[in-house]
Amino acid sequence: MSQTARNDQTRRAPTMADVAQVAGVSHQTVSRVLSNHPNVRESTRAEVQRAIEQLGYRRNSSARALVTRRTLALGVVACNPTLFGPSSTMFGLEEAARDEGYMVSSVTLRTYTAPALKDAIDQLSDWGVEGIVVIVPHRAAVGALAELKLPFPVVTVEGGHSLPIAGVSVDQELGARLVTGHLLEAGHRTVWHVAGPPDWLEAGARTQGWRATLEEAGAEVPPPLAGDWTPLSGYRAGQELVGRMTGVGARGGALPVTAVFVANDQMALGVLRAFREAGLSVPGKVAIAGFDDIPEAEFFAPPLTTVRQDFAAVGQASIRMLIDQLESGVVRPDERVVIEPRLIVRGSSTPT
Amino acid sequence: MSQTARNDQTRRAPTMADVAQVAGVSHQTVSRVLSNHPNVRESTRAEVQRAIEQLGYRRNSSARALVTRRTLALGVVACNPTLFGPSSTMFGLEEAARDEGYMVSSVTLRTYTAPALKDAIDQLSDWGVEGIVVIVPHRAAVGALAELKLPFPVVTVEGGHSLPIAGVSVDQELGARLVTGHLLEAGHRTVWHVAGPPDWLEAGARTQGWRATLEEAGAEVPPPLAGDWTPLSGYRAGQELVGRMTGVGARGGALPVTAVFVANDQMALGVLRAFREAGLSVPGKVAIAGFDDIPEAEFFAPPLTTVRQDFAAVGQASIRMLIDQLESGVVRPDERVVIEPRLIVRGSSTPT
DNA sequence: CCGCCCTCTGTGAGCGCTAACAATACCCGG
DNA sequence: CCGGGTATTGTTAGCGCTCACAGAGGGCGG
Repeated sequence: MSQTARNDQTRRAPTMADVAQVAGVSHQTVSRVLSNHPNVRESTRAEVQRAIEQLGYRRNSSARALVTRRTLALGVVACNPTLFGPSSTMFGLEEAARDEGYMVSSVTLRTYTAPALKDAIDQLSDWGVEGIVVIVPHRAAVGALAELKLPFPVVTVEGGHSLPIAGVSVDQELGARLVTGHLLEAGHRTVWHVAGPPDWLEAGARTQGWRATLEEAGAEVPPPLAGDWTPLSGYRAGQELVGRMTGVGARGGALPVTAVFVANDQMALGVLRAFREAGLSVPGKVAIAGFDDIPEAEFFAPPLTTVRQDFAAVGQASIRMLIDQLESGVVRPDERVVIEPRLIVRGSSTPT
Repeated sequence: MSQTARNDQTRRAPTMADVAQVAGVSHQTVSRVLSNHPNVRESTRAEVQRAIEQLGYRRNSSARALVTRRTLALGVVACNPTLFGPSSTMFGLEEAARDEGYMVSSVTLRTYTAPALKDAIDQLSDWGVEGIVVIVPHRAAVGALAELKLPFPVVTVEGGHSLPIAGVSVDQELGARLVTGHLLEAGHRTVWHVAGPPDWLEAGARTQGWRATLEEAGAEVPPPLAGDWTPLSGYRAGQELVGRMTGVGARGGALPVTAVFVANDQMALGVLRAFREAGLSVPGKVAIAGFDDIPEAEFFAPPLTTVRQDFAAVGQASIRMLIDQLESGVVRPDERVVIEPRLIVRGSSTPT
């Protein structure tokens, strides 16, 4: 314990040189042991290991990063992480990164403006990340991102396919087609739609898929209502729909409301409540379907038909893509991974 | 653009020396400008700024960290972040840290074992974090944490108050007392309880508050059921309770099931479904209350009485505590911040 | 008009580590 | 018993930055 007689300065973390001294070797040998270099005699290796443990030595990551020019750090820019989708994605992403030996640090955006995004990215890059994943499915933000010309690889999640940035996404349009088709097949003359905020790419794609399906089936396309992903906004939209069903005479055309595709499960919950309060049974009077398959959806009243997205897979795919670009040194702005969603049919859309 | 004639080696990020050369000053002056040192002539400062912009220079954080011995990095160890509470906490925490100029990187645990926790912390500290926040409200994990004797400050979130580690938490017991009291006041002879996993500290505290309230009121204490936080487990517990209400003759004592306090909102959703399926109206036949106040709770059928926790405040408080210890250099293992929860009464517990 | 202080700028060292090379020891066939 | 490899270890030179100190001007009181 009284290893180094002269080492009683202010307690400072032990350095490689300290370990070397204790083990009776050079600092370079310690380095070799640490990085598992083959050409180290077994006995020496053991000696060094012992010294490391005795001193509680830990390699200084800053010094290492300085000379190797690798920080092994990745950044994630995310929007409101209390939403189920983004937070699940981040979970999968973080796990995948850790498995590959990278650390990830995240910045969450308060607002979805271009300057906020730029700030976030600046912070991340000031901090030395080698690449970033941007989970900001927001039209303006993605546009701003494309113009930034960053000096490191970027991968977007749900960033749309129009811009030349590598990206991973779930096929939102397909998901919307699946639900809408399902509703149509159940015999509904048309399907109403409560959309997400228009500046969200996912919302746009879902609306798009819904509309296309109706048109292809020759069904009339009712005007979509809009929400902001929250249950409350869904509730309001639901009340609006209730008004169209029970109001004195249909306003405008007499397109019946018998099926509603809601752009996410949280809003669907609000819609459900609005119908319940109006005494309109689901699925008796109206069939409802959502999107996302949050863990609660199965237990709604009634259980919600919805579209399941594999968020963890999205996270993993994005990290893999990022690391791949990083380690190959090749930036592939056209790379795309599209993950297929799956229709989950439950009681809210089936007469049973 | 053809600034440095000889600088056409492999494109490498510009260094402070490059900036200095372009601005016609020494690298030290550049450093001074960057760190806002007062003693720099205004014209010089402008010159340097221009050079910085022209070159797109960014200070190398590793080099800086190496010499200053400050990484300005904080770590967070979290459990399953798809749960509403933890992810909201992380959100608040990350924001607070960023405001203070720190970056945070997180590691999520797959399992709640002591080795997993140790691994996570090792990774974080290998990466040079200056302190960590541990959001692992798990009995075993917190115990393991206490024994680790880490060389940097640690703050726990919901880690209980028995161990000498600084911590922030919501007064879970108070929350449980509030709901249970509310139910008792509504005239119920007793209140049943669907608890969380027994090894979660929060679950224990909630059960504790529930039991104490019943005992103090002289009410009989029914055996608590247990769930695992998921809606499904709540559903199962709900079925069990339904069995006790409608079963042929009460098994054991005939303690009536007229009120249930469920340890979180997700499980309460499951319980709600079980009663609904059994044709038992809520709150007509049974009053139900949850805990957390997730955004969906207000839109359940019926809207759920619950206890609101200010997760963002928890995150902020924990970061403030951590940074405080960091910058003062004083570790305060006895420091505690307790945040009061609030009862939110909704339709699931009021006869209206 | 000199010396002192204050403002501004430059020089040198070194943070803890890895990479490249140099050095040493050891083994083998001839 | 010697030359040339191979395994193992040491030496040196930075990575890009900040800190401590040294130097160079300029203003001003005496």
